[in-house]
Amino acid sequence: MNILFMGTPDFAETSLEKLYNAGFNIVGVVTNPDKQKNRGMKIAESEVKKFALDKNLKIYQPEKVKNNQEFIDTLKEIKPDLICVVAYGKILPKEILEIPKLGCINLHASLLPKYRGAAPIQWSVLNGDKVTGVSTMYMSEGMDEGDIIFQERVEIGDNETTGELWDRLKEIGGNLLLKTVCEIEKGTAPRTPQGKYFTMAPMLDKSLAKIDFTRSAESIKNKVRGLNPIMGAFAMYGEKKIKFWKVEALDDRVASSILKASSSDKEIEPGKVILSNDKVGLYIKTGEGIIKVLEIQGENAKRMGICEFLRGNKIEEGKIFS
RNA sequence: CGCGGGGUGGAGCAGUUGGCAGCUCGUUGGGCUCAUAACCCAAAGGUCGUAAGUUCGAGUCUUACCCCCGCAA
Repeated sequence: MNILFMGTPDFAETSLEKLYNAGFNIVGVVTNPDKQKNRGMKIAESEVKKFALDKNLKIYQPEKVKNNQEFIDTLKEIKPDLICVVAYGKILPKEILEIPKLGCINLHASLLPKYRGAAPIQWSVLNGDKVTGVSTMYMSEGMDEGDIIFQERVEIGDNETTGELWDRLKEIGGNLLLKTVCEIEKGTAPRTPQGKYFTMAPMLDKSLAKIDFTRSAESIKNKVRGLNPIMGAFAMYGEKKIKFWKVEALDDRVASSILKASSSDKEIEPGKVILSNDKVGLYIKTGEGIIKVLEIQGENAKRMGICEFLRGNKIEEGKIFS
């Protein structure tokens, strides 16, 4: 079977690799154009492109796919039996969806119809979900609205970060995609329309990254792990922007007994530093409960464990994070 | 030529107008015997990123180079 693969980041690369290793004929790889990025604005190739170069696969990098007649004509000449799309980053127009005789399929990192959109993994962690999953579907013109082929549930660990879940889902998702392609080849792939009720997982906005200490310790923990390692949740300590990479949520009773904090003082402001030293770490009051900071990053610095950080950067007890 | 920060004992950092290389932690040895987030005493451990320059004297000022990092995309 001739497969055209479309995808860009490492999440897609894993799927491509699995299809390639399974012996499918990859007739072409479509990925986003190389972009200038990082320090010095160096040109970076996508993970999918790197793999394709390594395996000598034919690479296509159109700026846009919509109303791009030249690209559409190229695809028609290739005559793929199936197009597999994983995290490509562009919406495919009808003209392209109609090209392959077996259709276009997509791997999406959620249990559709939940979390349609660009950032399903991030939102599942941010929302503190216990379970998420991966889905394969036949693509339609709408955003992640196509008929579902297969789904697989995946449990989310209490302290799992977006990055960790991402890495697990790309493996599980890649295997599901492989299974899907095999079933399609045999003509035994199921097809189930999505229900009416769906939720969206839009791209993350930077304004999300600010920590609101009036929220509960649990919700702050979810924000921190949900944004790790995408952008990192931050708070201000005086003029300095401090990023939090890993925190633990303690409920008030546990915290106060551990900290010997005076239980009579119930009006501690959210954001106040309760305890800070390089032996036991950093504890901050929240709207509900206390967070224990485990991994942190100062301005212009790299991430480090809390004890290391506190040795050289003084965080004073009683000061407020905002 | 995107913007910016930085290289100082093992770790994280300070080092003012150039004038004896410091802090916290760790490590090692000893003491004390549960104040445990232990404590007390002592010791080891540095060509201050590299090269050149200015100077009586450079961690500090000048120039070049190497390396690391953050932001933004």
